[in-house]
Amino acid sequence: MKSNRDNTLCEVPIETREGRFMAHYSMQGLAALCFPESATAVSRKAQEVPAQIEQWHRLTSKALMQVLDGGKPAELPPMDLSAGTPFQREVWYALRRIGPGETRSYGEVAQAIGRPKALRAVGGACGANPIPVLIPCHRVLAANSRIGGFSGGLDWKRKLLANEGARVSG
DNA sequence: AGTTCGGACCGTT
DNA sequence: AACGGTCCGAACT
Repeated sequence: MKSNRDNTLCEVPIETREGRFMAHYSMQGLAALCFPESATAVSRKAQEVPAQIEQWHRLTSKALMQVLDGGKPAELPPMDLSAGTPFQREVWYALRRIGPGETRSYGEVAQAIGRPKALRAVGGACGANPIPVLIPCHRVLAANSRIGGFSGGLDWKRKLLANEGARVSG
């Protein structure tokens, strides 16, 4: 995958009804959000969390729950997307304008950022999205309104879309 | 209706 | 130079 320089300051778990997510923070904000992994279900001891990050984490947790409930987050934490390329950041920013229950195709996203022919690269950028769910890459489907792919596993993509009442062909 | 195939296109490694 | 979370049309079943 991406072996980017890990600028993570600390990792803080989020317990949800869908399992335990893990949020990674840097000095700049939320840098990554990881789906629950059954393998790494070891409980780690509470670590010292800077007050600033604790505040961000409250926003992250709340926003995550809201999206899992099919709603729109009231407020998002600051995000550190410095690991991405300019192109990827453009795509990620465009994804944030897709509301719950809405979907776009990879081609439509490509068009939205002014590169109608870069639809394939958009798929790559979605796969490199470090903050799934909050940056809703799951709302991007294939052109025929079919499911398309998902780095976190298609089960998650289907579940997230179903929670939002989005329609997927198939 | 559904499926496979081939080429075209673009960013990343 | 090769690989993807693609797309489209054509040619099938």
